[in-house]
Parts: sequence; C-alpha cells; structure tokens
Amino acid sequence: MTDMSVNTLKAISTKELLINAAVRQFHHKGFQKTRISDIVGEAGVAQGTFYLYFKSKEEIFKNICTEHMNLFQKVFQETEILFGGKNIDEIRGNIHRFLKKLLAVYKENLHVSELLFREGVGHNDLFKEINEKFFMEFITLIREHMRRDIPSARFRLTDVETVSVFLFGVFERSAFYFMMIQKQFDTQRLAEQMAHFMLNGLQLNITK
Amino acid sequence: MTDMSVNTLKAISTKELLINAAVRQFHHKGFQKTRISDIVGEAGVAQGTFYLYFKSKEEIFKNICTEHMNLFQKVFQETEILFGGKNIDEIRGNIHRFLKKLLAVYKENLHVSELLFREGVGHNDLFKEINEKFFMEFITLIREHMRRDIPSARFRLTDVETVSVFLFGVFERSAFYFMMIQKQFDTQRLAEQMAHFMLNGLQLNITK
Amino acid sequence: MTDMSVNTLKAISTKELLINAAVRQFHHKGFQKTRISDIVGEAGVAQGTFYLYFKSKEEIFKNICTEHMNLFQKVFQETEILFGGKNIDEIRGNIHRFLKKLLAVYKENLHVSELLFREGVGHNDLFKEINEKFFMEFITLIREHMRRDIPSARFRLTDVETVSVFLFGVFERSAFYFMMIQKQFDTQRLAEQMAHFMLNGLQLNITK
Amino acid sequence: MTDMSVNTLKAISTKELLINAAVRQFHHKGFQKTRISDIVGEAGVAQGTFYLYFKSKEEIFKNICTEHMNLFQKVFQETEILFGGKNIDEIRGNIHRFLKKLLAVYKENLHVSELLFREGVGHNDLFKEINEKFFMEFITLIREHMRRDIPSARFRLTDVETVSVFLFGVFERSAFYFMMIQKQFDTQRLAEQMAHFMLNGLQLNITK
DNA sequence: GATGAATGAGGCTTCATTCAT
DNA sequence: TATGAATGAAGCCTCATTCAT
Repeated sequence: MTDMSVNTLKAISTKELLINAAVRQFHHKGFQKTRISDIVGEAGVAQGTFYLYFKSKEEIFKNICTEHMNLFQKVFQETEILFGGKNIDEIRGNIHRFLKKLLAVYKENLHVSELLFREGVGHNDLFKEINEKFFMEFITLIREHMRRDIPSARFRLTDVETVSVFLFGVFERSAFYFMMIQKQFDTQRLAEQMAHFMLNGLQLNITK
Repeated sequence: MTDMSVNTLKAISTKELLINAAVRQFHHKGFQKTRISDIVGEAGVAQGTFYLYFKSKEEIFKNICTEHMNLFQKVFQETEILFGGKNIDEIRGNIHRFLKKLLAVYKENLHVSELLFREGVGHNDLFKEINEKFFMEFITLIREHMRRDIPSARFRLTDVETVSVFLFGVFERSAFYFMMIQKQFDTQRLAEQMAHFMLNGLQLNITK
Repeated sequence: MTDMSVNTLKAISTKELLINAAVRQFHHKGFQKTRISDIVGEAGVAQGTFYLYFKSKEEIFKNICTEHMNLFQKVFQETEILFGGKNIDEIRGNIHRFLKKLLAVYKENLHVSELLFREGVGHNDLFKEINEKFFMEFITLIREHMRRDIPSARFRLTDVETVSVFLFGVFERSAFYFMMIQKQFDTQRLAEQMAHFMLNGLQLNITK
Repeated sequence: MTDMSVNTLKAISTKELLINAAVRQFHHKGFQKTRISDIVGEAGVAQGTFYLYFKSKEEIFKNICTEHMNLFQKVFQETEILFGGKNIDEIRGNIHRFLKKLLAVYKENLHVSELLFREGVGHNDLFKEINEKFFMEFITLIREHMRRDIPSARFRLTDVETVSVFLFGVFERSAFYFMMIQKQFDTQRLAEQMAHFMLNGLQLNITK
C-alpha cells in the first residue's frame, strides 16, 4: 500500500530540504561565506538541483527572510490591545505580554533572526531591500497599534512616527544584544524591564 | 622649490590616499563589492602599493572603523554630566545637548557611519569583532555615565546594564532610520524627542 | 470516439512535433544556442521524451539537414537538360528555368537553408560532415549534368571539376547573400543574371 | 648589457602569445570546442592572464578575424587595375595576377582563413557580424574596382551589384573547396581558370 | 617605496542526459 | 510511450595576492 502514512507525516520536498540546509549553513558560516555547494551538500542533493528551485543564493535568502518576517507580523496581528488598558497595570501587562511573544518568536527562530540582523544591509541591493522592508514593516505595525490604542492627545511633545522608531530600537537592539552577543538572559525579566521603560518613555503611566 | 608647501599644505601620504579612496569606494559599492582594484584605482596608485600599507581589505576597513569609533568616544569623554542636573529641565538640557553632538558626529561622517551600520556583521569574524566592539563600547560608555550621574537607588525595577542597551537602541536605530532610510529629518527636533523619551523612560522626571 | 479524425487529419507524431520544433528553434537561436529544453518546450513534450527519438541534438540536426538536401537533389533529378539546347536562347532558357527552381526550393525552406549555410562547419565533426557532404553532392550533380549536356571538346581551357565549383559558388553565395543578408531581391531577375553569367562564363554562347 | 638584441628581434608580448595560441587552437579544435584553458595552456600563461587582454573567447576571435580581413583589403588596395587593360590578354593577365595574390594570402593564412569560412555564422551575433562584414567588404571592394575599370555601358544585362556577388562566390567557394576540402590543387592553374571564367562571365572578352 | 603584469584557486552556473515512476 | 526531477561534469570568470623590476 502506497498510502504514504496514516496522517500528516508529509514527505519533505526538495525545496524544503534546500531551505533547511540553507538556514543551517547561513547560520553556521554566514551568507557571504556560504557556497551553493555547502547548501546542496548539507541537503544531500546535486549541485544542479539547487537551480531548479532558486535562481541564486540571493533568492533563497530572500525567501527565508520573507517567511520569517511573516512570523513577526502574525504576533502583531494576534494582539488585540497593545498600548491600551483600563489602568497602568493592565497597560503594562499588555505591553509585557506582547514583548514576551515577540522575544519568543525571535528566540525560537534564532538562526533566522540572526541572519536578518547580522547579515548586513551593505549596499547590496538585496540586503538593503530586505532589511529596510523589515524595518519599515515593523515600525508601521507599531505605529498602527499606537494610533489605535493611545488617544492622540497624548502626543504633545512627540510624534507617533518618531516614537515608533524609538520603540523598535529598544526592542530590536536588545534582542540582538542579549541573544546574539551576550547569549544569556532572562526573557521574562527583559520583557518586564522593556515594558517598564516603554511605558514610562511614552508616559502612559500618567493619569489623564 | 615648488610652491606646494609654503605653509601647512602637507602632502597627503599614500596611506591617507588609500584610506580616503577606500571610504569613498566602500560607501559607493559597499564592502563586499569593493575590490582592491577599485580602491587603488580611486587612489591613483598601483595594485601592489596597497599591500605596502595594508594586509588586506579587512584591515583597511578595520582601520577606518576604529578611527570612527574614536570620534564617538570623544563625545562621551567631553561630556561632564549627561544624565544629571539640578532639575528636570537641566537634566533634559544635558541629555539633549549630548544627543545633538552625537547626531552631529554621526551626520558629519555619514559615509563611515553608514558603513558601520549597514555592513553586516555577518559571521565574518572581522565584522563580528568590529560591530560587537562598537556595540559594547557604546553601551559601556552610556553605563558609566549613568552610574556617575544617577543615584543607584533610582534603579529598583531596572538594572543599568539593560537600560543602557535600551538607550543605545533608541539612539542608534533612530540615527540609522532617519539618516539612512528616510534621509530627511530635523536634528534639533529628533534630539529633543529622544531626550524627552529617554528622560521619561528612565523616570528621571520624577521628584526624589 | 472524438471527432478529431473524420478524414485525413492525421495526428502529428511526437517525432514530427520534435522536428518541427527543432527547425523553429534552430532558426530562432541557431544550433549552438538551442538547448534540448528549448526544443521540447516548443514541442510541448517532456524533457526525457526527446531521447526516445533522437540520441542527441546533433542527430536531430543531421536528420533535418539530410531531408533538406534531398529536396535539392530532386530538382537536379527532375531536370532533363540543364546546360544543353538547340541554340543559345534555349540553353539559356534551360539554365534559367533550373536556377529558378533551385532558388525556389531554397526560398521555400529558408529556415533550413539558413541553417545549412549559416551554421558553421566548424571543426565539429558533425557539421564538417554535413556541410562537406552537401558541397560534394551539389557539385557532383552539376558535374554530371555538364558531362551529359556539353561536348567535352568545349573544355580546353578549363576542367569540369573546377568549373562545377565555380557554378556552385555563384549560386550558393548569391542565394546566401540575397536571401540571408540583403533579405530582398527579385528571384526572376537574379536567375536571369545568373544564367547569363554562367552561360558566358562557360562560353556556351559561342558557336561551335 | 641589456640591449635586448642588435636589431629587430622583438620580444613577443603576452597578447601576441595568446593570439598565436588561439589561432592554433581554434584551427585545431574549432571555435566552439576550444576552451580558454586550451588557449592559455598553449600560450603557457595562467588562466587569469587571458582576461587581462581579452574580455572573452569571442573577443579574441573577432580580433583575429579583423586582422585577417585587413590582409585581403590590402591586396585590393595594392591593385591598380583589376578588370581593365588594353586588350583581352592584358585584362586576363590583370585578373589572373590579382587572383593569384588573393589565393596566396588565403593560403599563407590558411588557419585563419579556415576559421573565417568554416566557423559558422550561426545566429550568434558575433559570427553574424564578422561574417557579414567580411562578405560586404569583399563585394564592395570588387564593385569599386569594376566601376573604376569597366565602362558602365558594358552592364546592359546585369548590374554591378549582383555580378560582384557572383565573382565573390566563384573565388571564395573555390578557395574553400580546394584548400579546405580537397586540400590539394595548383594555385597557378586555379587562378588561370578562374580568370578565364570571370572574363567570359563578364563578357570582357568581347570587342567593344 | 612604487609598479603592474601575472598568477591560480575558487565558486557559480548551465545543460545534456539519465532513470524511476 | 511519456514524464520531469535529479544529476554532475564542464568551463567561465573574478580578484586577492605575489614578485621581479
């Protein structure tokens, strides 16, 4: 009987094999130093097979990054209220919960996260595009949530545009620093401190 | 005697010629795509001459970056009081003044700044080293100033280590975003908003 | 039964599909640049199918060329008298008629003709073989007709061997030049001038 | 003493080394089958050296062909009177002398001549360009000489344009056939017969 | 110090051909 | 017969680095 298997044990396609191999190799050696031959070697297919699925090393990289960005987007989409709440504690709780989720995604896909932030933007059009897209999408998502959750009257001294960049900076550089450089940290505590800092920075702690 | 010298018009050394050419080329093409031949071509010297001064493309890059980092360090060193002051307004003024100087250095050396932040860290040992060094030095400098200027009692909920990363994130990502991606902004206003956000984030606005 | 058959609408065999596709592709891209994948793509069959009918790209090319040469041969065979006639005008008429037919075959199968003359002979054994074979057969046919139609006494100063090459040269280079390079010409007039030139060149215009 | 040598014993430049090697290899294997590595191997230089002088295999080929075409042009230029003369014998003598020179150039540079005519025009832009250029230049040179030497009244039944193509065909296909395919022939006799055929073909043998 | 021609390892990419289904 | 994914040999080209002058 050829029924491949009772349920969801799906055979891994060659394309998936290549993507998985590429993630591992990019993580191990970095994008620049990874040769196509490393990827196909890891995937266990022939050199030419790579070109059946991707035009170049750039393309498979883009593929991987785009997929990854979607994970972050999903966290934003699944979050009903981010910067709002009935009182300070609830607001802080919301921010905190959100940041924990974000950090978790970051951590669970550390390999790819690292790729996205470590691999330079350079002047390489590919990286420039990917990296700027990521940056833009991220702050746009933050901005939308801010507009939705915070009365605009709040923003007397600062504008939403700028502040969303600040928040992104706090999150992204911290994630990068603690996960990539320090390599040891307490997610729970980091999220707490971040929430605290953001709450104050945005002055959401002040009674109306 | 040719009149090329009367006073301080010192002849540019071949080494300087190469460094200037490298900065221009790295900025134009990015590190990866810049060939030694591009650098010597721009500098107007022969291919082999490069190797009289630098062991490799990596070395000249490192050279450029280190020089650049020193500029930032100097701003920190020249700053007496950063997070302190007799009252909120004075504190904010200090932070503001400091950030303006930092942004100015960033802007004046945009070419090299861009190199430092755009060129990926990759897994290339060189970039990893340079980039992490920059990161570490920057937050260390912030941390020292915080320890010097802020009573430790302030840090109940957050620790200085972490918060210094937050501040770095706010500054660095903003500078990157507004100067490299958006390419237009108001330094004065950006510094103000950043000072405001940091002040609140650190809760330095709360009376003891 | 599907109505695709009622009468003589015979289904095109896969082999024919491939040959037609190959002619189009060879004409479009030339032999060297045409890939097997182009041919099967044009024919609408799978990659592997090609090898059920032809051992290689060379083989299908040879196949096409041989077929084509037969068309020219037929013109020679169908010609009773080429270089003969009761008087000058009749001779010229015979040559003229013959050349018109030859040019017509050339023109009607321009795609393949072009292949035969454009595709280099190179040192590729395949082309060498095909091209030399074409050359040899052509001049042999001319020679036979000359021997049949012209009293050998005519050839005092020239030998049939050599003159047949001259005639081939006149025809073939003209056809190539006017059809492939200039791409516009008057068949009737070209045949006339060619007949005229050949007649004189061979001195068939001189009374015995 | 470094004076390289008393007189014209000039050192062969690397570029010349490559060209000579390329001619030999192209002749031996044909253009398509010759690899850059064959050329540099024959020349005794490194792979990369090739690219210091030529962008590609195509370029060196073009280089060789253009050089070769100039040799033919020179024969035309050095010929004062081609199709003219005081009487038939003188005309025939002029044509004969010219053809002998042309055949001699062809023969002396047999390797390159073969390249030009064997290597197909294909649909390769390079070959198309080179081959058509050669064709055009050749017939243009013939035409100019015809216009100069022959009273236009002669051309009642034929036009110079067309006839020049005929003459080219006679010469070129003969040279190709006897030198490349048959590989043995008598230059003197071939030139004689060709002169004879052309003279008659053009009807220059008819008293005005 | 300065030159720049020469080197040659290294990696990308193509594509004819095979073979299990 | 027909399929088309997979193969892998083959060759091009780049460019950091060397070295004789």
